[in-house]
Formats: sequence, C-alpha cells, structure tokens
Amino acid sequence: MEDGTSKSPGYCESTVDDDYDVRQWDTREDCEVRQILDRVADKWSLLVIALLDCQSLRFTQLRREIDGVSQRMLSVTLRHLERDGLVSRTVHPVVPPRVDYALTPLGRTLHQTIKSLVTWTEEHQQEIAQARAAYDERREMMEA
Amino acid sequence: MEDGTSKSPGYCESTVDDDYDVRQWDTREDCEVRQILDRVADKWSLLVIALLDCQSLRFTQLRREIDGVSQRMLSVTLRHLERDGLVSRTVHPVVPPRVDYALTPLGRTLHQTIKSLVTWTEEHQQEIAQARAAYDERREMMEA
DNA sequence: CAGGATCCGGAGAGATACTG
DNA sequence: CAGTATCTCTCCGGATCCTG
Repeated sequence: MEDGTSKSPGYCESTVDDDYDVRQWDTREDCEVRQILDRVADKWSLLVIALLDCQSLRFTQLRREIDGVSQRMLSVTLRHLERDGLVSRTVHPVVPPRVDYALTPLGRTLHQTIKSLVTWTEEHQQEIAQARAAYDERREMMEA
Repeated sequence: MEDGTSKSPGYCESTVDDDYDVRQWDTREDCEVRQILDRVADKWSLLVIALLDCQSLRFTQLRREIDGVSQRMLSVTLRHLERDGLVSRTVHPVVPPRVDYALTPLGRTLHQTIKSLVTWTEEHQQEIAQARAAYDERREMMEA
C-alpha cells in the first residue's frame, strides 16, 4: 500500500498562508482512509455498529430496532460491514433459519469511537437545537 | 464507558429474547439524535470538521484540500454546519471578499471525536483491506 | 473571491415478488 | 425467517452560469 509517512506534529497553526499545506492526513478522494471513512460514517452502518454493542442480534431484530431502514438497505449494509471484517454473521442450521449478527473484535474497537459520537450527539442536542433556532431567526430577520 | 473485555454490565446479554428492548438510546427516525447524527456523520461534514482543527480556512482553501468536493456541496455543507453552530463564518469586508471558516467551541468538542474516527481508520486500514480481500476470496471460492 | 440559482443524469433507496 | 432479484423513481450531487 502507501506509506502513511510521518506527518509533522506541528500541524497546528491558525490562518496559514495560501500555499501552506494545511492537510493533516491523506485527503485524496481515492485513498484508503477516505474509502473506509465513507463506509464507516455511513448512516446505517453507524446505527448498526452502535446497536450491536456486545449483544448479537438477528436480522429482524435489527430491522425493527433501526427505525426507517428498509430490508434491502439493512441487507446491503450488513454485507458491507461483514466484508470489512467489522461484523460477523453466524448462521444457525435450524428451521426456521436463524442468523445472528455481532461485532468482531475489530468492530468492537470501532464501536468505542462510534459510541462516543452518539454520546456527543446526545449531550449536545440542546445546544445544536438552540443554534439552529438562532440561525433560523437571524435569517428571518434578514428576510424582513 | 464500557470496555470491550469485561462484558457484564446490565444491558449486555447476547441473543436476547424477541421482546426484550435492545435499544440503548432513542433510535426513532425522527428523533433529534438521529437527525444530528445524520448531519454530523455526513461524508463532507466529517472532512470539513476534521480539517478545521485549530486553524481557520477560506472557502477556496477548503475546496482545494477536500479532494472531490464540488463547490455546491461544500457551500451546502458549510451552511449546515454553521446552522448547527459547529462552524463560524467570518466575513472580512475587503475586496476581493474574504471569508474565514473556523470551528466554534462546540465544534471543537466534536472535533475530538471526529479525529478519533479518522485516527481509527488510519490505524486499521490494513486490517480492513485484509478482511476485504479474504471476503472476496471466499466469495470467489463459492462461485467455483 | 465567495457562493447563489438552475438544470440534469445516475446512483441509491423503496416496494414488491419470490426462494431456500 | 432471512434474505435475493427486479423494477421504479426520487433526489443527491456535479456542471455550469451568474452576481455582489
């Protein structure tokens, strides 16, 4: 792959020159990090990972818990997560069929981060709601 | 939070009953948290926030740094972030016009989390690439 | 330089029907 | 139950043109 060579630690200056390289990591569209970020930051992926804490869930359970997800999108999302090695899929050879989804060890390391994102959202939803209201009000003032 | 190793805190059972409430937070589609999560976990928002560390950047700088973003999407994304009180927009009344974007205090608290998401991605891209390769190979075996 | 307004094509998402 | 397959259609996002 590519070498993520040493990124200079002193990246933290404010309002740099136009030519200065403000990038702190590889931001190229086709780079590995961006690809993974897009997958990981996906709307449904996020919810699935957040929900599959240490519990394992069945397809229908997931579907029921994640309000608004279509069966197709859940299916697609789970396959992506499985491919990325974040979620394991266990088929029980019984009838009726039973499939359990759970986080892999790798997925569990990501879960921490995802969870803190959810936590952040919960903790700051008031502030954001206020900011939105303020913004909208300001805009309405402009109109008139 | 919880650590991945000792799994026993209250809500943490595997393969719960069908009727058991596995939700750990409000997952309704129209709830505040979901709304914010969708916004915050947005592809471009993530990159903007990650890039606007402690530095402030101009529109064109952002556009140049974030490979692949169209001017429209950057504009839309910035307006959303501004509305949510995560990014501040400073217009300098000079000619040619100059507008600086920076994280607000609120945005800076989110930046920590976003950054750890990026860091996670950087640290685990090898594993994910391997998982993908393994998955694809397995699938090819099935085909034949 | 910063970004609003418009048009438009294609991927993503929903609905439905079918299978192991 | 746990999906796949197909078809349709919406709307996201890119390209382009234009203004303050």
